[in-house]
Amino acid sequence: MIADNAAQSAAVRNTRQRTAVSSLLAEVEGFHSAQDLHAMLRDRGERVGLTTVYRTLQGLADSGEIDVMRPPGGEHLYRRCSSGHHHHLVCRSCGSTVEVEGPAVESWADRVAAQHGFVDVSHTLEIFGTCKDCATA
Amino acid sequence: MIADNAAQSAAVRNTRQRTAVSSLLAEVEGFHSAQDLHAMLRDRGERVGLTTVYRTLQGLADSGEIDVMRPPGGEHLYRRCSSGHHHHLVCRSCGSTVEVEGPAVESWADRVAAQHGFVDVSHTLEIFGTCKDCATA
DNA sequence: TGCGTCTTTGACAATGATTTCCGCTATCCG
DNA sequence: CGGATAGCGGAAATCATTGTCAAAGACGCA
Repeated sequence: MIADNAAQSAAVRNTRQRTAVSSLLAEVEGFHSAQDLHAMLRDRGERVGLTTVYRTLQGLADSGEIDVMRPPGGEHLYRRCSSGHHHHLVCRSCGSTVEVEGPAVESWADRVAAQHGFVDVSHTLEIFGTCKDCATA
Repeated sequence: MIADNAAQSAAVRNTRQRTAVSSLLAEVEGFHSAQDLHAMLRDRGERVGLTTVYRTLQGLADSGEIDVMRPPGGEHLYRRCSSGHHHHLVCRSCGSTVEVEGPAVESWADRVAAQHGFVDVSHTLEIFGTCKDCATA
């Protein structure tokens, strides 16, 4: 039997697959689904399992390194975003996204939540519309 | 072969099932998943297919009569809300919801979208937190 | 540097909400 | 009232995501 070796610092290991996902996200623009990213990795010649892609993305999302969006349509979309909290303005037609910031909104959300006694507050905000190009086309 | 009878005004039909879903939503409080609502209808003795519940909810959501929320966790939640545009403050722990309004946020979203040339703008905003009761417990 | 252990991987199956299919029924209009 | 069709509904299909578990690689230590 193996005694629980408390000394083992269970840190995150630096693996080839994790690096691959991370660097891929650093290069691509816009949002991509997990399956998209998996396909891209395969095209690049990286052998990475789909399961691993999901796990890695979840980990990155948890640690705040990437953003997750749940558009109406079912798939989760992941994106490496500029640091700092912000939201997205998304075109319904062509899918292009613009990062927008609204400090006033952040503070409003926190204030409203606090008024109702809520703590540990987070929020999601997405703006959908039709961009100029798609509207004129 | 059936000739296309153009005279048939293909309007929405008023069916027992649609009425049942609608009136159920008028009575219950808070958000419920489609499957929840389906179970409630069966408890009431209404014989309504799960498929129909989904279809009806989608229709009601499209016509703006009910709100849809996509919480992290997978299920779509539906709710008959008070009239007017508003958002929700949701407790992560007990699921209780508070309707909140933020005119400033609405106008901010529209303004930002307009600045980027977006038209036909809508947005989703949800605030998550831990409510007072759950925090002290 | 070599070894042992433990994390991580990855192929496959399982899950579970939502959608599709298609024959049947009920509703609506004339 | 009667014919035509919108809507219903049960089951099967779909599909992204998660669980499982044996095998392989990474890291700390001697």
